[in-house]
Amino acid sequence: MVDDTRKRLIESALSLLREEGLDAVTLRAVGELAGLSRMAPYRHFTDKTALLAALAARVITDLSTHVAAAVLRHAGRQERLRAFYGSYVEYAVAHREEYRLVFASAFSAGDHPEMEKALDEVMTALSLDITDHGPVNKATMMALMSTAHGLAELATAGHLAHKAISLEDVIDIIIRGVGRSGAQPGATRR
Amino acid sequence: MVDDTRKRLIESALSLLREEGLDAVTLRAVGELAGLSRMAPYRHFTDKTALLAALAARVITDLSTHVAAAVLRHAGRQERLRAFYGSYVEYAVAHREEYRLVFASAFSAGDHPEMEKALDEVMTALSLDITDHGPVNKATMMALMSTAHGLAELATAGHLAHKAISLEDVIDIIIRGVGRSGAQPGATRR
DNA sequence: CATCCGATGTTGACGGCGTCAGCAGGAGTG
DNA sequence: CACTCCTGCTGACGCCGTCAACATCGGATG
Repeated sequence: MVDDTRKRLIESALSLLREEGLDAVTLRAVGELAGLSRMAPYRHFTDKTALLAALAARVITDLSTHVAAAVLRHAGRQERLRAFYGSYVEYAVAHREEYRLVFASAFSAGDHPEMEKALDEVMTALSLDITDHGPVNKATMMALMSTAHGLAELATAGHLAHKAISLEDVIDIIIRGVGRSGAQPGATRR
Repeated sequence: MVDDTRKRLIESALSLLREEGLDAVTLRAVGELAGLSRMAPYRHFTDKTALLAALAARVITDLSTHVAAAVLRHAGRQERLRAFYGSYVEYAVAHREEYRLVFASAFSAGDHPEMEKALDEVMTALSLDITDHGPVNKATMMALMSTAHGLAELATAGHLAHKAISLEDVIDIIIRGVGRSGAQPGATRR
């Protein structure tokens, strides 16, 4: 393979991230876990941030795969939206460290095209899945991404569990619209 | 004042954060900017994370003040919601580094009660402001916070400006509900 | 008043990090 | 064979968070 070592480095970084957290993802550790020396990563990434961006791109496609599968298991816009939010948050909570990495380094960096590209692909792919009637418009897509992301952060931080708030209720409110005065969660379900 | 030095340290950290970014906020620099030695912060904070949590709490109350003022300048639920989102994002974009700090270190830590307390106060205060009819329920409050946060992150990352998407459109979509099929942003405004 | 003590502040040292330099081998090309 | 990239290595530097040990000083206590 052309970039075999590069991929191995990313996998090493990912496993460090999963098993020991973001702080454990040090260039030296990544290099050595991949069976090389420290400094080896510099032959494949200009920077530590470049490695993290590549890692983030990987995680983004993972997340996207997970969410797309969940969405396509349902029919109808409302059900697909629920599946979108639910599976998105589910992934974020299950892969806390990875998710945090993505939207810490990754969200912020407009200077890492690899990741930018991954994000764009995810968004258009998801928007195609959610409706069968062609892609939603860009502003709606942004609304979807931002609300899902905000929800995921709240959930991974434990702010929902901590206050005994039902994720499904919050999702319903978001789908039905925060502005609906007197919106009563749970009125349409369970 | 009882904890004069402590406050001075937080202010030093804040000005470093604003002027040179998060990476410049090092304990050593904070101490020396406050006119003390490195290590001085350790007499007032157990940890670097403790200092950051205190700093985050400060920023949170700042943000809350800004948003509350904007919200109270309007009447009616829809207008107040728009003001809420708009001013929230405005603050986040204008104080990028601070906002990022808050919701990187701060959102994640359930172990820093000072910050947790600040967050709770903000949420209840804002929920009181948004409706005159008493506080909104907890799930709705969470929906508000999470969507505002997600929107703020998207905006600070430049994903809106980069794609020439109108913030107001996205806000409208969120308020009216992402699930409204065929929702056409801009239909109700401009 | 003399003494003690806790709070505050200081310098020294350590290990770990990202990264810059410089060097070594090995594959492909003339 | 000589040359040149590409990949990899070790050494060194400066910065960081933090642990220890020591200094100062103001107030409580006898």
